[in-house]
Amino acid sequence: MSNSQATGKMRKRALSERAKQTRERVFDAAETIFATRGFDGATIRDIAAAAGEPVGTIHHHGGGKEALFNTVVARRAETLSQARLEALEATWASKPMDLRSVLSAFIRPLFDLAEEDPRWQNYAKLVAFVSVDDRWTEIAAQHFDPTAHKFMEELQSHLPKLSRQRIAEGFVFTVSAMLALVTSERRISALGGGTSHTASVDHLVAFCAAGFGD
Amino acid sequence: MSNSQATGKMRKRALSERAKQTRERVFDAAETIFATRGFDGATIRDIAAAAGEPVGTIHHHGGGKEALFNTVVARRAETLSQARLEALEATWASKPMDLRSVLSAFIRPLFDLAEEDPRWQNYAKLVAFVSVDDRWTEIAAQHFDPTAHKFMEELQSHLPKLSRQRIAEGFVFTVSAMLALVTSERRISALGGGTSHTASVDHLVAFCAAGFGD
DNA sequence: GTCTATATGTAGATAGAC
DNA sequence: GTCTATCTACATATAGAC
Repeated sequence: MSNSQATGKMRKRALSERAKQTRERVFDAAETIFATRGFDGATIRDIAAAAGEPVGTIHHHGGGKEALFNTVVARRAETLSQARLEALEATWASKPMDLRSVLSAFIRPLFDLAEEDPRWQNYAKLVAFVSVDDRWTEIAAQHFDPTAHKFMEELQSHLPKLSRQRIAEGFVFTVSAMLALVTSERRISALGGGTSHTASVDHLVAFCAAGFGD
Repeated sequence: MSNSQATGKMRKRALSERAKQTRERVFDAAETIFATRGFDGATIRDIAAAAGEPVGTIHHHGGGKEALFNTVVARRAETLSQARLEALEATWASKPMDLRSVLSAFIRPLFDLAEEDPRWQNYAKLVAFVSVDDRWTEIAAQHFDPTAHKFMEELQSHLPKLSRQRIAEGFVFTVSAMLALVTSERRISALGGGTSHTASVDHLVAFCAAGFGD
């Protein structure tokens, strides 16, 4: 604990470029494996193989399997929340300021990010695993509840007649449908034969907006 | 393989009452544990403890972990599909024959069954785990696709203007929202403060019907 | 069919050389 | 920080007594 260097984010010490690259490779590999097999189905050895690193390195950077999982979930949560809130603020400037814009501000950022960096697709699948397992409700709430509440307030102001419970229900339906679109794109194609990807996001926004009563 | 008795369902041999009860206890316990922790998070020992049976008995009746998982998923699938198709046929007799009735016929049976037997709630959580993990897409398709296609045809006939892809999208959104309502009832309460359970199912049907454009 | 004891593999984690 | 070798625990599965 001696000789610690004060960095902007209060991290332990300054990491070399090489070390930082290794960290990122470890986290990216963990993200992929966790997203594919879930927490229990993933093994440190799988992650090590995917990262092209020895097993010990995964523990060194990850600090144990559960800590690694937490880190990987947390890593992109802040970026995603920021993007959503910025998109929400942008709607305040726009004229119509309708329900669709609010839902779009919540839904679109994830797909926009996924388009420019496919690792966001893995992240979304990981979040889907998190959302289905009671064991991770704590960390899900920690990372996503603040933004959820902001959007629910916004929805409430657009739909003053709806009870808080109905807003909450609709919001949960919306989130689950969004995750389903990410994780089941292949299944949708299999069922429907269609192909257009970006159009589906429009359809999702329209579906949920209509569901809320717009 | 000798001395096999031909039963209605081509099962191996006639089982004693005692044995059948043990089987059911094993499957119920497996259902609960798999629904709580997923396939990889569950252990045969957990299941044995929950069933009040020794570890060997789980293997004897289950035939290995993966076979047991398959059996447990399959066990209630037929009942659920039957209930859904019967509910769908019942709507053909009714006058208005609207989109809501079709969606209701798909959604309601699960909640009706869960109300009279809480083990259906576990089953729904298990299906949620199945739906999120690519590893189980085969068995999900095997058990649920035939009914899914029937309902999609019915939806298509009510919404002739929509493309097959949009029907498929809306159906996936609907299924995910339905599973979210089962698995996130607590979360919805936490977010919204509300309580009424049966009302939520009405809200879900309304949400999806509106989403489809009704 | 039921239960005990055990075989075998592989998981997460760590100690210590480099 | 990186990597090898190893410790310990617990998983699935089975063999065989009852």
